[in-house]
Amino acid sequence: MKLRDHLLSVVAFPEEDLDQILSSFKENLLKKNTTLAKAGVVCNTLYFMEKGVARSYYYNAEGKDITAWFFNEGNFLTSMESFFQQKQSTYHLELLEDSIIHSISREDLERLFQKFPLMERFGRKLMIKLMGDIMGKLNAIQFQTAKERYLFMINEYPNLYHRVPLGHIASYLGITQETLSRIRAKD
Amino acid sequence: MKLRDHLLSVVAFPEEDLDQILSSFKENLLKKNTTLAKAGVVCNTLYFMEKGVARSYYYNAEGKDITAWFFNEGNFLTSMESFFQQKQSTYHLELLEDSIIHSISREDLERLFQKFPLMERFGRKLMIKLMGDIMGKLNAIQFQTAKERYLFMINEYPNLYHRVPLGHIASYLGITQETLSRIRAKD
DNA sequence: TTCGTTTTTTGATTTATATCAAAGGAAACC
DNA sequence: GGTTTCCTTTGATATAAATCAAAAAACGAA
Repeated sequence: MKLRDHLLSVVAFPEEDLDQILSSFKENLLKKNTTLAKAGVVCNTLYFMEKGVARSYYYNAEGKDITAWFFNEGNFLTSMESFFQQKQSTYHLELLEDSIIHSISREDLERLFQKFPLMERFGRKLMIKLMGDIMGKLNAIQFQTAKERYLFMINEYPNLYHRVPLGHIASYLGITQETLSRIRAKD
Repeated sequence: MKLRDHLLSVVAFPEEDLDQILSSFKENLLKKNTTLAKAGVVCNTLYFMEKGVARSYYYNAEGKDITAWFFNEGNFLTSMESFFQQKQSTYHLELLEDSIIHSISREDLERLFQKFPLMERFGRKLMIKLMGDIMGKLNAIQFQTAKERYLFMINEYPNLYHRVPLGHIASYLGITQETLSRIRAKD
């Protein structure tokens, strides 16, 4: 999905505003494995994924690589708490496929908020959507068995679960690779 | 914490705006066990808790009462996905103590968004804060042991964990009452 | 104060999932 | 195209926490 369509699907921006807003974004073709944000560093860029897949991840106390989130086409991505709250990122952010990405700096975004009141509304609505996603995952993880969590993941990312390594999905769901492999075997 | 102070701590509203905004809220003294939102019904009211404690909860597939969130002094509360996305609430919302509550309808809040651009900013920032809270809980639940989750809860709600029934805390943390009781016993 | 209800604790047993270990497949790189 | 590295599967065992059961403690209302 194109950025333009995504913006319009959330707030009915007038054409003029839209053109100016879009011109604040830069388009990039980026290779698989590109890092978009690093743990320990404040992330000052917001990305929009037109095409591709990404994930955020961190290393837990035992040094294990844990996937926190997946991002697919038609969504914004960034190290959320870092970008929005201007603190050091706890996550790395990397592309899992060659991708088409649009990016904007925090300063430019802040300028858009100042200039276009409708942008504030867009920002608020975007946050509401993100919150819905997070709550969905929380509900899935808090009280469901390993199998139910996997079904949740398939439902949440129907066009993604077969494109990314099983180990990433397992850690995203809070289960081990072996357990997920056994769940898949039983179908 | 008073509503006025809370608003100012997020956005520097001019006094005039602030007076008008505050006048859109109604203050109520409500008794313990009062229900503020019901599962299956769209929640059209946003509440601010000046004093007291509340929780949201639902009944899972086995009919067990599960606490989803606690709300304490100085915070907004509502059935989040219902209020913000205008869908049927999955949660009940009830007071655990006699409380001082300020409330505003969705329509009145929408009016404030139309009238005061700074309100949009407030709304966006409030969502960012909520998102931070949710992510924090998600991290705690996804990869931590029962004991670590309990310590997280104590840290998150330092003035609350001894005021509410142990069973509510256990379900909030995704563990059983018995397990939590044993964790507490080992101190 | 007492009786009934709700909440918390304690014990014995079961279970889902983790951990440890190693082999089999698939993908990537020279 | 062959070799190295990564990814997935399979098996055996260990463990944290759930479940089942019941007693003890705390709370609330008449």
